[in-house]
Amino acid sequence: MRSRESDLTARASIRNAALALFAEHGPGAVSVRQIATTAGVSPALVLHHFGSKAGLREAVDEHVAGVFDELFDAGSTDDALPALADGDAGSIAQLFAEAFPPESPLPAYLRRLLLSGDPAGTRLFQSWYDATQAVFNQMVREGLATPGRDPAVRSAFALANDLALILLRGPLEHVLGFDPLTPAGIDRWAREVTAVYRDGLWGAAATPSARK
Amino acid sequence: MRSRESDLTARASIRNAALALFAEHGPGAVSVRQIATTAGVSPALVLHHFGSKAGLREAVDEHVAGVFDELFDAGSTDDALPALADGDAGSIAQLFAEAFPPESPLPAYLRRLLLSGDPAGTRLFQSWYDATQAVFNQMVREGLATPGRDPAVRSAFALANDLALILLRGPLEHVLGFDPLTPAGIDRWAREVTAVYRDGLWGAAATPSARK
DNA sequence: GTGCGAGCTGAACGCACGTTTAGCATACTG
DNA sequence: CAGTATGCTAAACGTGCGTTCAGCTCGCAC
Repeated sequence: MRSRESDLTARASIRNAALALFAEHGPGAVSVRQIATTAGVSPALVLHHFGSKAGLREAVDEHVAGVFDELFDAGSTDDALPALADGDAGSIAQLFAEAFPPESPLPAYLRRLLLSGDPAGTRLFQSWYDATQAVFNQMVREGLATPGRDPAVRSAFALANDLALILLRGPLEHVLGFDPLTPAGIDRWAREVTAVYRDGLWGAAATPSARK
Repeated sequence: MRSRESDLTARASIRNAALALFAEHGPGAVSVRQIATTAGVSPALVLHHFGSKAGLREAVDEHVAGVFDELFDAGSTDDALPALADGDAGSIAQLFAEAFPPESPLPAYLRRLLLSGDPAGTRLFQSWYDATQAVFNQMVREGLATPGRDPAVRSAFALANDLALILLRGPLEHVLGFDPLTPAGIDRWAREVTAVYRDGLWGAAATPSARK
């Protein structure tokens, strides 16, 4: 503890400490004193900057939402959607693995955001769902995909599968023996997902197109 | 509060109260006094029966693990695997939706178990992963499926997708407009999942086999 | 009917919590 | 050089925490 990351403002290092601790243990299980110690400041300074523990929580939420929005906006503009059918992009998990180092608290914070019923998490999920639907619709328009019998559920299924990799990162790492939320891990994961999305789960896996 | 569910032993109603509150807010954010009030007993009785708050947490973990094991054992014995290819069974989410009423705290507790890094959650996930792999292997042996290029990841992907429905139940309900973790909801969800697993995400959705 | 263990409570323990307050430096502003 | 805003700390506030303990009330064994 007592890090303070020296070149950051105290305000920022408090925010970072809170982000990491909230992500790991949940806001209810973390005390202002723990946050202060981790950030290398006095407990009073935390309240001085953020008013109250609830205020700090809000500030962290806003900060994280900003990071995610930025990440996702960048990810959805620089490449377009034809690459999607090859599984090269369009995956939130892929963006995460490339943008954040393995020890980043942000995946864990996303977990809390999505699963706590927090309105910020619901809003985030909704915006990702809308984006997923939009991509699907455009692919259908361009003849790259068919809408399926229940397009709303189909989009939700694709999004949920994508997020599952982030949510279940810990248990998956344990059973697979590698961390799927790293550039190397996500590659291996994505290759198989692409195969399933192309050919289904049951068939065509040992298809002649396999090169190895 | 002050329910006590009258015909349960005090011990059981304390356990139930703790289960519901832990699932909702996380053990760190719930006090012994809250649990006692919810269960309709005095705080001292909680400690009398379980020794400490940590002891109560362990007892709840064990209880839940027992319920899940029982559910899963029953689900994997009475039907066999050929139905799997039709998506009729083999889904943990489906077992959940049929076994637990919508207001059950168990899905939320599973969320915590899997995402908190708790060894009990890891163990549960491992056993489900092993079962998924076993089913896959048997299907391959019977010619119902092909192993894919990376069977370990393929099994993990299928399991993660299944669990995603439970984990993301709240946000999914919000965007879809229905609760996917009810018998009716899971039916609609499973129909689309079956289609994707059969034909992939991109194609064959408006296939001649569609009857509507 | 006396003794006793099990189930249970109310009051109290010390401790850590979130928050408030007074006051310390430092660095701009006039 | 005085005035003052900013960043920050030490100490203390009352509250609620997990836990302990003495003692109550049963129902059953002898």
